[in-house]
Amino acid sequence: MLYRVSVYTPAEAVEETGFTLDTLRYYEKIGLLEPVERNAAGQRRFSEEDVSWLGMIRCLRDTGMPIAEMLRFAELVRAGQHTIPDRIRLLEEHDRRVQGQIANLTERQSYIHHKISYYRSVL
Amino acid sequence: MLYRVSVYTPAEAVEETGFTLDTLRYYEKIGLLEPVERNAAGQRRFSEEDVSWLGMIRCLRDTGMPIAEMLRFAELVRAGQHTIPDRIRLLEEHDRRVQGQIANLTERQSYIHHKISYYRSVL
DNA sequence: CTCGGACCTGGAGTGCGCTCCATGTCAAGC
DNA sequence: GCTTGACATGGAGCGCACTCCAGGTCCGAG
Repeated sequence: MLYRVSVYTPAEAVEETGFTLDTLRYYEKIGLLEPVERNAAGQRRFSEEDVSWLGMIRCLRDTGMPIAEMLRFAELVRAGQHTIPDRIRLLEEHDRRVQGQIANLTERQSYIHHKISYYRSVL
Repeated sequence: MLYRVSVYTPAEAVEETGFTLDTLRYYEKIGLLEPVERNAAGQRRFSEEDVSWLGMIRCLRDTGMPIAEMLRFAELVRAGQHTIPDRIRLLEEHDRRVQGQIANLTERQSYIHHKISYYRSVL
């Protein structure tokens, strides 16, 4: 294995992305991932591009974007450069939601802090 | 309706807590809410205490606490004053998770910001 | 040559947290 | 007095995002 381009076996892709293999197959099945290259035996070989796209997916997923919207984003990406303004709009809107989540969480956290303080004061 | 203690009809409890009536019934059914008082006709009349407990539930739910853990918390509350140290521990641990969520969200958000910047730079 | 293990597929199953439904009772305003 | 609408119950169903399974292929190490 002297020269090796950046190609990942399923196990390596799992390692790299943190998704389970089942999830990767699921994402490919629903079209969140474009059909992944295969070796002669039909086994998947994930490209560097696949892995970096999965990084984006992880980010969106972990910030609560539903799959349906990730699919819309994937379609924009596939449709080509002219959809960049749309992609920006989509990400900006998502960003606002993330901002809202953070604000909400922060507010709730202060409620929790107050409750803890109250409990401490009762001891 | 001259003198009225703080008692809420189902519709008022919905208004006050933001939960749907189905959800309130569900919470009562699974024991997250203690059996709610009823009027002569068997209709629920939520007390001020119910509503404030639901405020706590909303806070925990909106910060991602699973129902099973809210149930544990509810049991501690019912068990009496001597469980206050346990309640504090539970809330503190949850607080750490919330902190983690905020940190994670903030980090992901910067990824999104970078992506947006990149897209803008390509235009 | 054999064995183990990584991988394949299609499809069924899971867990969470509700949400909806059919059917029935009750109450309050006109 | 009657209608309308809020509320009751038990239980089925749903949407999401996986997750698991049976049964099969293929390859490399020993």
